[in-house]
Amino acid sequence: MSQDRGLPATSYAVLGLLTFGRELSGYELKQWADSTLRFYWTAPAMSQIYTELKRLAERGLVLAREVDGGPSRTTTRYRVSAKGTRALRRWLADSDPGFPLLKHPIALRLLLGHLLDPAQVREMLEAYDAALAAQRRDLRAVLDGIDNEPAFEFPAHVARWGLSYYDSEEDAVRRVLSALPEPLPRRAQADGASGTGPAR
Amino acid sequence: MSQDRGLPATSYAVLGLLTFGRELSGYELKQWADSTLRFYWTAPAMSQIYTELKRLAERGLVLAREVDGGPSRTTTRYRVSAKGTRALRRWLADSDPGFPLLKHPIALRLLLGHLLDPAQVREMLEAYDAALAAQRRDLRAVLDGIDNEPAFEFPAHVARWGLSYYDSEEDAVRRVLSALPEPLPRRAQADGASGTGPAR
DNA sequence: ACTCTACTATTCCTAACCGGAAGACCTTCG
DNA sequence: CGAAGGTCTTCCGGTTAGGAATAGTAGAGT
Repeated sequence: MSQDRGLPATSYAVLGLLTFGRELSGYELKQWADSTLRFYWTAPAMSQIYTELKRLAERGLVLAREVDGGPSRTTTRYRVSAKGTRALRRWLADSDPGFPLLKHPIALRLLLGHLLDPAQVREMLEAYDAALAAQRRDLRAVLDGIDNEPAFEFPAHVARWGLSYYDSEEDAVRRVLSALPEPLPRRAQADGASGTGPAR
Repeated sequence: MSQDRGLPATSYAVLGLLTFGRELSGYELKQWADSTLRFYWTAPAMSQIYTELKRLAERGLVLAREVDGGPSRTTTRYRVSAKGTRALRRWLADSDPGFPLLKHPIALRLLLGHLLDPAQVREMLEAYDAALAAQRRDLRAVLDGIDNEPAFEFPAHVARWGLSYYDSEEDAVRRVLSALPEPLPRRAQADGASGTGPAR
């Protein structure tokens, strides 16, 4: 009963994934989480997913069904139960969301910039910039896959939100870079088109 | 030896805090972390701080010193050792930072917006907007405390980065709000400039 | 047909982490 | 003096997360 309140957000995240589309196996759920949930939540570890599914099944929030996937193979697929949908609605409506939690390893390292030489800091920030671009592409692809699909209106909002976050991060990185002491491009190399160049 | 590699980022975060200022007690360290680290990393629990300090001391990365705080009172204060600074530098230079991890409960809930009615969604977003403003104020205060202090050049960069993040979040929230269906301000209030309006 | 690799599917072990409780002293202020 | 609130630290139990281990299955190449 009141235990249902006690579930961590990740449980509801998994449960929530099941409110789209269909019956999924733990493995498929993980794929899904990796490709979507990871942008604004954690993509739970495999083990985590299975743990959650077990717990959700115990409480009757999801229904498990055995499907055979070969002679000596049996896959368990899950779908939300009506009770699960209710629990999810209640959670969405009643619980305090709290404030976002950011674990930003680049910012953490930048904080300690006084222990590094400027070139290393630049390098790190440029690598982050590249990683951002890649991440942005991935999310863009997700959005392109669902945009204009009425069933995914809210996921699309979230995806756009995420994109704007990446944009803002790129700006922030650039701002820090330009506030850093010059990299002294003493060598007569034609820069501007090289590695660090502000592509895009 | 190679164990030093194995430390989690939070260990280095604590160690890093000690590279500013002076000798700190676990308790003071917690205060510090709460007021600064929490904006872009986690503020570790008390117990966590003490656990880290013990571990760091074991490995010789911090030096503990007993200080008396009264007749039968003894406080342990910690400072980085030379070895600790070296380990930190090595970590900063060599380890892969990885990508930021965001746990965004608002985005997670928005994703499941199809399970809620629009009014609830609006309410949630507006509450988040307010929380953002408060958080922003706190961070602004931190920045004001260290800005223009050369010793805190990098923390200041990080703080400005954080502020720009909050700004971008505010924009994103507003954008979502204005894309949501009208709240139907049926009461004879002059709408057109009301509720959803892009105030500020 | 045989092996190699990659994918599907799940479980187990261990480390990281959190939050609360508890115990202690110390200072301040009514 | 006594209560309240701040400093300081440890212990505990539980949850979460990550990585490795296991194991069957399907396809690709030789």
